[in-house]
Amino acid sequence: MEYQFGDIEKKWQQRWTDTGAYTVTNDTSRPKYYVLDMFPYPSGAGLHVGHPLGYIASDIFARYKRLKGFNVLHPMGYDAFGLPAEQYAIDHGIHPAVSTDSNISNFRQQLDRIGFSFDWNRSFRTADPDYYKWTQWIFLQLFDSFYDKRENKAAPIEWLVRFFEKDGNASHPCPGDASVKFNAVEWAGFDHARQQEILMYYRLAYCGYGEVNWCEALGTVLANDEVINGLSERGGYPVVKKKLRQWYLRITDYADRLLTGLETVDYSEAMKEMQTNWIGKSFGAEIDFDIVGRPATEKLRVYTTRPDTLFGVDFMVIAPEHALLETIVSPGQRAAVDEYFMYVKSRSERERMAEKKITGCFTGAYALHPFSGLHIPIWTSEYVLAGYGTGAIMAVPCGDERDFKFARFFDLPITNIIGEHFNGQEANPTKDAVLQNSGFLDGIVMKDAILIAIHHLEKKGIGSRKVNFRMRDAAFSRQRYWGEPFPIEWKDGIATPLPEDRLPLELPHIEKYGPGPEGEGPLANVPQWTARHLETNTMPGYAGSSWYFLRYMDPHNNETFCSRAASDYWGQVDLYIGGAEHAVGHLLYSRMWTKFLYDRGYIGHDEPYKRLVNQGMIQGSSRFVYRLELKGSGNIEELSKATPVFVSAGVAASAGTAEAHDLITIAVQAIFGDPSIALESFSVSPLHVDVNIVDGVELDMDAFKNWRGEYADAEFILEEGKYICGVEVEKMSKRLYNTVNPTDLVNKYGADTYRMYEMFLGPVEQSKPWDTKGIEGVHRFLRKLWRLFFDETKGKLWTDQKPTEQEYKTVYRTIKKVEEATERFSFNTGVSALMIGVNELTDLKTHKKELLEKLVVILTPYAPHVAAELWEHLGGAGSVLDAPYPVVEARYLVESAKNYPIAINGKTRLELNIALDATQQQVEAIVLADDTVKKWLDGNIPKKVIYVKNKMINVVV
RNA sequence: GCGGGCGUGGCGAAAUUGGCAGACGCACCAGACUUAGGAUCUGGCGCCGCAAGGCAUGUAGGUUCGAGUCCUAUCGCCCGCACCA
Repeated sequence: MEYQFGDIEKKWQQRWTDTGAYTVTNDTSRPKYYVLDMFPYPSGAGLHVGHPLGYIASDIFARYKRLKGFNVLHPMGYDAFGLPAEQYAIDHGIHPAVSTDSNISNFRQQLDRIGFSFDWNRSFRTADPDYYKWTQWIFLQLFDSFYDKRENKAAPIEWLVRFFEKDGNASHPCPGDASVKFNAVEWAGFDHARQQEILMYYRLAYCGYGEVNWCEALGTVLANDEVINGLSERGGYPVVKKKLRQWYLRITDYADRLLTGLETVDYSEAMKEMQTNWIGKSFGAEIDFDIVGRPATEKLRVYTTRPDTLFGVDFMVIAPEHALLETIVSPGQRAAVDEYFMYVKSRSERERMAEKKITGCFTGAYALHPFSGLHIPIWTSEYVLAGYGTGAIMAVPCGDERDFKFARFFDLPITNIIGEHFNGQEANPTKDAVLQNSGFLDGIVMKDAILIAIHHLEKKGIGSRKVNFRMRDAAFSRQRYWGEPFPIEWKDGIATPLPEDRLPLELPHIEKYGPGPEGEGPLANVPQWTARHLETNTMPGYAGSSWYFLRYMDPHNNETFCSRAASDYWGQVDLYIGGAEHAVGHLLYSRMWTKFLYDRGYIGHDEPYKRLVNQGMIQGSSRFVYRLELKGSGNIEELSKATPVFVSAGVAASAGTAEAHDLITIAVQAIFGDPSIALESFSVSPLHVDVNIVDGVELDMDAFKNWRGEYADAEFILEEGKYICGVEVEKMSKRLYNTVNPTDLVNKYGADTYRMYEMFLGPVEQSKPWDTKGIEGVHRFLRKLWRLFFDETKGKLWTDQKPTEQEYKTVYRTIKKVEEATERFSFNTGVSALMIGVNELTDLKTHKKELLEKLVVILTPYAPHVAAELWEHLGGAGSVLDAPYPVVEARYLVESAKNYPIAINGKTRLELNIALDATQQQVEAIVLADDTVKKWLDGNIPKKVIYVKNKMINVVV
């Protein structure tokens, strides 16, 4: 009986579907485990071998936990809304609903072949009205909430209204506009519109005008994390700053908790670092400077992390967009400032980032130093960003590189406050220098001077300690069609939430999804939409993915997004697997939504993911062929155009040498059947060739001729009888012909082999180029395993005989190794351990049922189909999917005695047989009594004997 | 520039706390069975050496009886951020 993986896998996939083997119930009597993959946006390109890597790892872990007795939630769904889906639809002229549909069914078919244990009953798409009903609902909760800074949590906006009615906003300063201040009487006097306007400044989901990242090519606004180096993440189109009415999430209110929450979760250091940097918390001070000749109410407020350098300020710089610029600019500088402002506006974000020129303009105004009384010139420059801090800085050229360069460029004097730490050639940002020329801070180490300076500023009432964040509120609207509609009606210019019973507000089906008449979203073209004054923006791609992990817990609930009972049972995602590219987008947003839902009492935990594993990227290993371009006599150019000639990589590499010239001359003469051809010169141009017609590096020449019509008559110049291809590691992409389709591999080797090989490649977290070559080894392993059970002619091999001690030992050691490897997520060593175990059992010619049963169970997470088949043959009880994980009998794991290497000062070759349970004293006695050891010691008294369990014994003299 | 990670055979990689470096697999070599083999099995396979032995974890130091693992410097690669005051 042979290993017929095709039949076996078909049979078991069918049976598991029929019996609902992967259906999960909220059975609260059992311990839970939640394994989640980042759900995919199903692109039109289909799967390549890189995609399932994380799914296979999570599937192995989910199956493993199930064998260990956990009630495992392991769902899968689709992130179906968003820019990429719409862009794909536009590019292909298909409605996004249709293209998403077909992409998903494609995707699903490919996934199913690999044999995942997803509970598809719990599946959904973010574009399902049943799902986005609750996305809209959560949005309304955000809209209906403010962040209570005193309680440090979100609370209903209703409460805020009551505070206002009682005390005005003194205890709840306005986060949107700090200048908005009112008392209870004033609040009562505001009309409805003004009250709503003020509340909008507080809401966690709010609408306002702001500078946004506008992408003309995509026709929409993008969030900060969707813009990379001034270009859109999606498509790489230019992005410009633009003022627009926009919805935002007030994620900045959660900045601190998003930071501290990182201490409670198990993410990689890199991941935490990225999020920490994105949040960008810094400690410093805000300082108000009087402006010479201006009223005392008009102060220039700057933010600095280094108030200790207050006496090193030589000039001030304000952002060109700074509100004060207009009022302070002197008549003499007016023209120059206006010109500079025009220049700044003319530069795109991208140019600004790419060039980093030093530019700026003096405003003609001066600030007054609060302690020294000096007049400090105020400049404006694009290197100061309007969006960070106060949009104005005090420049300390001796300590800050940018200020220093600016001072040098414009020939401004530089005050040295750090003595010899400043060499006049470059700024020194040290905090360890002792301050000089610094008034009351003279003689104090900078580090200590920070607090002292703040203290003085506070005493004088011109400054205060200030924490700043780099993170901005998240733009939450898109001027596009394919997203969740906002459940918002505009009544007399006031955003009014739809009542809950009118959710979901369904996205209307439209055929044309171009922008609206005023540059609004395509929904502005829908008459029934605009007649109701509904919001024409839609939500961004990350809306639906910010809470989907909760919906899996209770996917069919019509009453609520997820019952509290369900979320309390399943709780945090125990293991979350996905790409690192979501570090600052999805992960931050979903963490914020979780904290918000927690604040409002809808769920009982405030971090969504307990442990996060980022799978590495599988790169493509591209193959190249080298086409000859010839120059010389006898029509050679035309001939080589008609008959493409390819040279092997080694020949191509030697191009330019005389040998290559001779070799190619002879070859070309033979190919074209004309010995008189004289070759003048030649060049080789590399072309990507489909990796699937290359075996390792050796080209399948017949397959190549069939690959494309134009190569049907191709001729080859070989090396050692083979055509060798060039190799380069690149991104895996259809365009580069380096994609490998998992379905092809499953057809050829079976899903079990494919799964194991994908894991065997290396650590899940690691990026690596794909190489199909080694898959044979894993396939051989499964066949070898099969032969422990069946002989081709004799049939079944297993017996009910009692295993020997040696056999037990082998199997238990294997179980232990596989278990430990699986537990610590090292699936490549897990596969290795299984291979070693099978090799050993083959060597022992073991066919004992008791042992084979155990082997099958530990194999199940890795190769579920073959495990199920073998389990059935063995007559194992129930489904192998729920078989109890074998318990290792400890006595088989250790040997009673062992040959220990004995070393003197680390130098060793002698081995001594010592009982494993020997005490330290007994070991010493045995070692020191040994004749060879005595000889080695040569009369020296040993200082100590180091006994390392299971390793080696070292005698130190 | 700043931050994080990583350097081990021809290749992918192992090496729980410092304890016999290179497990396992690929590729390669030799042999067996075969009409044949791109099937299967056996053996070999870091480098130098016939051998005994010596040298080997990017490079140079250090700590230690003992370092791939810890420390310092340096070189190289990958990832993230990039005028954030």
